Amino acid sequence: MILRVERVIRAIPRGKVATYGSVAKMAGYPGAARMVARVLRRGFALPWQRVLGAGGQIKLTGDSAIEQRLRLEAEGVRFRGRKVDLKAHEYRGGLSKGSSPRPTRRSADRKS
DNA sequence: AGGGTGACGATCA
DNA sequence: ATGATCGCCACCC
Repeated sequence: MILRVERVIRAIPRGKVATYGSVAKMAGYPGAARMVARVLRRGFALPWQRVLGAGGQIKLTGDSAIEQRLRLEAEGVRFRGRKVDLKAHEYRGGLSKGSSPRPTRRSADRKS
């Protein structure tokens, strides 16, 4: 259960983001977005900054929200107003949603 | 066991 | 776009 959620979160690649809802869904708990939030709060060594609210909006408040934004921008994630450009950074762990397999091989992987 | 709460989400007015 | 509601799940009194 919870471990399953953690696994999904840790699978989010750098420069990419996912929403509470999609993470829950990928973990096998569609609709249980709140559980994801709980995991993020207690879990350790999790890329918490890569998890956003629906629509790519930061759900944290106050100080943490700022930090999250900075950390994401530092990873190359761009914001459009108060939301992240999901179109460009949403992580779909193998899920085929409403987008076409567009292998935009901008630069597949960097080794370092 | 029972009720309230929260880094949520989709809907509706 | 904003605010209210209801559904969902694990936790903490």
